[in-house]
Order: sequence, then structure tokens, then C-alpha cells
Amino acid sequence: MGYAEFQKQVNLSEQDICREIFARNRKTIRVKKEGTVVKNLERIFSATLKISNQKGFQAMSMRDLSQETHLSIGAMYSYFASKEELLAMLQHQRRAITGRILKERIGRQSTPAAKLRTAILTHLYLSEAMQPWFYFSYMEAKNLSKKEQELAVASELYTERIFSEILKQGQDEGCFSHRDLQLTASLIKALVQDWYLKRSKYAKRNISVDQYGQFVLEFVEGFVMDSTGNMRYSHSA
Amino acid sequence: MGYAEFQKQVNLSEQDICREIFARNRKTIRVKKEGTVVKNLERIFSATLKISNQKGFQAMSMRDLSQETHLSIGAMYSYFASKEELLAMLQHQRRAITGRILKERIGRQSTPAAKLRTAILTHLYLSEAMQPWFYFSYMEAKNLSKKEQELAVASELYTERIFSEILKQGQDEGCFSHRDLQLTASLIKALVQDWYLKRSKYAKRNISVDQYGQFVLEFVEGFVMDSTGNMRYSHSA
DNA sequence: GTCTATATACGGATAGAC
DNA sequence: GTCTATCCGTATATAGAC
Repeated sequence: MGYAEFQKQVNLSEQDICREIFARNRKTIRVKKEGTVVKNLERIFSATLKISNQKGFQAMSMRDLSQETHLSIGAMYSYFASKEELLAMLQHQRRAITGRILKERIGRQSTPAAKLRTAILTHLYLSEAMQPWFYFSYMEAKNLSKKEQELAVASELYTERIFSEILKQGQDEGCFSHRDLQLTASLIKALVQDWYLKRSKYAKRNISVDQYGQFVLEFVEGFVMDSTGNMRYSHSA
Repeated sequence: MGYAEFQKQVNLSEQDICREIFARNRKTIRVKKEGTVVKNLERIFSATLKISNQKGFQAMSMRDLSQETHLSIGAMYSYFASKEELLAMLQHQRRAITGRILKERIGRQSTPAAKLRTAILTHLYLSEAMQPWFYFSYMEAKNLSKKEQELAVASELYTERIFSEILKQGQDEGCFSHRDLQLTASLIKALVQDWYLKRSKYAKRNISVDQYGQFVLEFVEGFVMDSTGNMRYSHSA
């Protein structure tokens, strides 16, 4: 699976994302015409991500946002009740999409080796397709309310657990070497996260997401696979 | 080399750090008595790190800081000209110490294998001894002025280069396998950074910095070392 | 050296016209 | 649905007393 193929299979346009957000928040959004809502939510989210990822969410004023979206401050407040709610919506949506797609794609694989590859690449490709969302989620997590912070931590642990359970299954079936499951999972996650945290560095060096993914796979598989190399015969489709 | 040994060899008390900051900023700091300055700088920096690492530097008000330091706002402004300068001082000091100690300790090693171990562990132990500083540097880098941001990026690339040059030397001498130098260095850095970025997670799991270091070494060496295992005989003292 | 009081600007949020 | 005008709290920074 390469990134191009992933993009074809998974629909992650800004429009689709905003339609989903509208569906979830139909009660609180005062504007009712779907076309209008989706168009303006796209502006609001993309502007928020752009400005926040440059100078931080706290430092972004509603006036900044108004200028970037070409909407008045009053109009924007038809779509969320407070700045904090805007932050929470972004975080929530990122988590929902990640969880859903990871689960779905890994579920299609049968062997632990294929699952591990799929988990790493899917996570990586998701973070590529939604890079500003992932970067934002990471950097702004500590500005959330206490309750939302707990959700963010839970989500982090959830994806880590996906990795560690695959590793466990592989160990039990004898195709992975015996390593500390939790620590291995943590390090894998760190490698995947570096892609979206330092994306401009990799862009400057002309490293594509496919190259990065292959490299991480080699790195991880060298550590995790048995020396008998039983991995070689189980590449995923 | 374990963390305990590192701590004995390297002096990184808050007091020493603040004395160094005073030395560098003698002209701009209006208070002149060294004892007073060092005492208050300790308060100011530790409070800034504490509050900022909880809710972000932008979200920390001077009133927050005043309360935590038990200094009035006016008094604090005797030590820096603006909030932005306070941010820059923290960043600058962290970089200066990191660069100096990394260079010094790696310089003492002779073989690439020993250098690699030393580079990884020294970076890790530094980030442990100064965890709030490292976390702060990472999370607040984008709030710096453009000029300071360039310094931060340069510093990031500098430490990455330290890794890639060791890898290069190892390849040339035939004791490391042939991998993409820059990418390998990036991933090593990502693994080391995860320690201070997710420190509370590791603390909850009772993973010590020594355990983490050993695990990262295994992970990295498995990827980088030749299968002949010529590493085994060159552990650093 | 440190404090209190204050200048000045900007923040989020809302009301009500259109 | 969107805009303009405005409320009111809080921000950084400074002046001048002690």
C-alpha cells in the first residue's frame, strides 16, 4: 500500500470532514443551510489551523481569524459558542477520523506482520492527509479543558494500544521477537509522529511520505521480527 | 554510563544555570547584587517553566508569574525587558548548555560505536536533568520571533548533524551498516525526544531514564550495527 | 530593589441593524 | 445569515513612591 492508493480509498477532503462536523453539531450551529455551513466551516477550520500552527491557538485572536476567513466575528460565532469550543471541535474530529480508519483498515489484515505494517502506514498516511490537524492536536493538547485533556490522553493511549496488541499477537504466534510490548509500541508511535511534527524539515529534504514509511518499516521490523525472517512471506496486499 | 554517574559529572543545578544567565545578561539586568539576581532568576525561570508547560507561554500572564514567583510585576521587569525576551533567554540557555555538554562528552570517545552511545545517552540524560527546559523549548519554538526561530531550527539541525556525522564515520570505518544517514539521524532524534515530550507517560509506567536509554540503544543498534556485531567489544566506559 | 498604581491596547463575546 | 458597533475584562509595560 502506497500513499496514492490510500488517498483513493479513503475520502478525507476538507468538504467531507466539514459535512461530518456539521452532522455532529447540528443543534448548536445556528446556521441551517448545509451548503453555507460546509463552505464556512471549511474556511473557519482551515484558517484556524493555518494561523494556530504558525503562532499558537491562544495567540490567534478572533480578529485574526475574521480577516483570514473573510467572515465577521459575529458570523463566526454562529458556528461555535466560544473559542474553546472551536478548539474542542478540531480535536474531536481528528480523533474520530483517526480511530475509525485505523480500526477499519487493520481489521482487514490477518497476520500480525501485515497488521503491523498496515497500522504504521495507515497512521502515517492519515497524518499526511490531515497534517495540520495532527500537528494542531499535538501542540494544543495542553490548552484544552481538563475533561478534553483526558480524552486526548485516552486517544493517545488507544492508538498505542493498537500497536502493542499487534505486537503481542505476533509474539504469541512466534513471528515477532520478545521485546517489551509497551515500550516498543511507544517508540513506534514516536517515529510515526515525527513525520507530522517535523514535516517542513522532511519537505525541504524531498523525503516523500512513502520513502519515510518504508524507512520506518525497515527500522521497526529489524527490531521486531524474528531473525528467521518469517516476515518476508507475509507482506500485505 | 548511567544517569546517576552523569549527574555527578555534570553540574546542572538551577543555581548554576541562573548564574550563567546572569553572566550573559549583566548589561540588561538592572539589579546588580549577584546573590539577589540568582535567587530571583531561579524563581522566575522555574515559575515560567511550571506555568508555561501546563498551559502554554502565551496563556501565562505576568500576573500568574508574579503570584508564583512572589515577586511584583515591576520587580520582574528588572530582570528582562519584555515577556518575549524572557522566552528568548530560556531558549538560548537551553541551547547553550546542550551544545556545550554534547560536544564535550562525545569528544572524549574514540570509536563511532562509543560515540553513538554517548551521543544518545548524553542527549537523553540532558533532557532528563532539564526536562522542563527541553519540553518548553520544543513546544514554544513557534512563538519566537523570526530571528530566534531560525536559531532554534539551526540548533535542531546541529544536534541532528552530530548524529549523522557519527553514523558517517561508522559507515566509513565499516562498523555500521549502510543506511540513509540523515534519515537515520532524524529517527534517532525522534526517539530521544519522545522521552521528554511524554515524560509523564513514562513516569506513570515506572520506566526509568536508564531503562529507556538501554531500550533505545538496542533499538538503534539493531538497525545500525553490522550483523558481525563488532559493537560488542567497544562499549564506552 | 521592590512595590503599588496606572496608562494604554487588545482580548472574547454579544446586541441589534440589515 | 451576516455585519457593525460596542461592552467590559484583562493583557503588557511603565512611572514613581518607598
